[in-house]
Amino acid sequence: MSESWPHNSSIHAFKQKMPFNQSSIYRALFHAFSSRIQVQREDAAVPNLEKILRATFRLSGRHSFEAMSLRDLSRETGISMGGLYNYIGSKDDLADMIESFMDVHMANTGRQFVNQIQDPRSRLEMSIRVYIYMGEMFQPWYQFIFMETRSMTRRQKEMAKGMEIRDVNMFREVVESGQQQGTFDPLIDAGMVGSSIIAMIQNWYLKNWRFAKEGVSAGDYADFTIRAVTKLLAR
Amino acid sequence: MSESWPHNSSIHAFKQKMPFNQSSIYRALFHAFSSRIQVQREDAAVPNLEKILRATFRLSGRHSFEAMSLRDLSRETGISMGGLYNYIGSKDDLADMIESFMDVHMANTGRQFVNQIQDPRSRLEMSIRVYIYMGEMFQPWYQFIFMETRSMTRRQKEMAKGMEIRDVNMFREVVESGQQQGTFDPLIDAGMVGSSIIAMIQNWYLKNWRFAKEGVSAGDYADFTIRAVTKLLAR
DNA sequence: GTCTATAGCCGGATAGAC
DNA sequence: GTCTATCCGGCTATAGAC
Repeated sequence: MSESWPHNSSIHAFKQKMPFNQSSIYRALFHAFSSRIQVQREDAAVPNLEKILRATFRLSGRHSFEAMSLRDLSRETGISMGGLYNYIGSKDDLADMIESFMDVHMANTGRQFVNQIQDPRSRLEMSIRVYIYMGEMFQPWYQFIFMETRSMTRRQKEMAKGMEIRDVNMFREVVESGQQQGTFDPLIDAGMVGSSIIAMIQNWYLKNWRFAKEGVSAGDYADFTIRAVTKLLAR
Repeated sequence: MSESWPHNSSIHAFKQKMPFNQSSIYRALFHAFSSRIQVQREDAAVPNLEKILRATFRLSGRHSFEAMSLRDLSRETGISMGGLYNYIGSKDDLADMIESFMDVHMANTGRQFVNQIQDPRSRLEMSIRVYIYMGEMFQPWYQFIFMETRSMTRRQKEMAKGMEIRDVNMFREVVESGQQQGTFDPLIDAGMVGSSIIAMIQNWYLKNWRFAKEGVSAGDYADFTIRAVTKLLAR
């Protein structure tokens, strides 16, 4: 299943360049929202925030965020009901922290990996790889956004749609620039390509149960996706 | 956006060959589950079943099935709480009716369209088209299965996974038969192709809000998907 | 900074009148 | 076949002790 790809785009190299990882992301989250959080001592707040977020992902995955009760969350984290409210303003606010963090910090981080690449083909390939690797590293976060935002407030729904449209457009623009430059087939609809790439990326973090069973790694999946897109865009 | 395809595979031709449509499906549902439903008079039961199912799709879409209350459902249908229980055994049972109907009746219906086609390329193309057209016709049903089964009972979750695996394998087998026959590139992983086709089909019924905004029809989408898969499998 | 106790509301389900 | 009335347990959120 494995194929060769440039050494510096392996998932290990990628992880080392990230400003935060699956664990340290909770410290970044704390600093991003410390004004909203009542507990100010970092050494007390960060481990509890991590417990709360991890349990939220676990319980939302088993049920749904809406159907997850704060009693469940209290039991799962070992933090009392009253204690939880020192970290979150309300149940709604908990969802908002997750979504807002994705919208601002996660998205900016992803962009840094591709912004300096000019060549459309390299930029397209690296973008696909980075999105899939981020989906691998932060799978619960992405799945949460995909599955839960539809039942949130109007504002939160719009934020999620905005993120998706921004991503589709990013891919559409890379494809268009490659078409203008003569690298890609100009007869293929760039918007449809962008939309399909997003579908493939979402498929990776939504169907990880199937890929794990079949022994398909994030690298394998990125290779396959890049190959399919390359063939589709070949002149 | 539109391209040419065989006349008999237009969505209109497809709809005429279906044994039920968006409206008459509720009659089929009633007959499939009349042993579980207390109300036996068809002329009373079918319109109420339709009200109940349509409202369930609407409310589950706005929130989630788990978070939808039977009080909401009662208000939305105009049927009292007590009245609802003459049609469903429990809230769980309502979800089970939807899922079981999809598992047996809907899946068999789809299969009839492709079973007589032997040539791998034609069979692959028709399968993609039929799945996308069914996703178009019964969008709320498919979206319900995709979004809600994860929070159901173990049995119901397994049923949903089984449906998905069956679909992926169907596509994998068509691709493999084309590879053995020498029509398709034998170096492409057939399982990954199957999985990606399912992702594209699900993308159609999950992201209809975006495609509607961009004026992409089910026919357009099927054409694009078939073209992408054809290019990927070309030798 | 963390806990227990409680307020006040809403959930699924059923009994029994009509 | 459809309704109203009701049981009782679980829900979010807060008050106030430590």
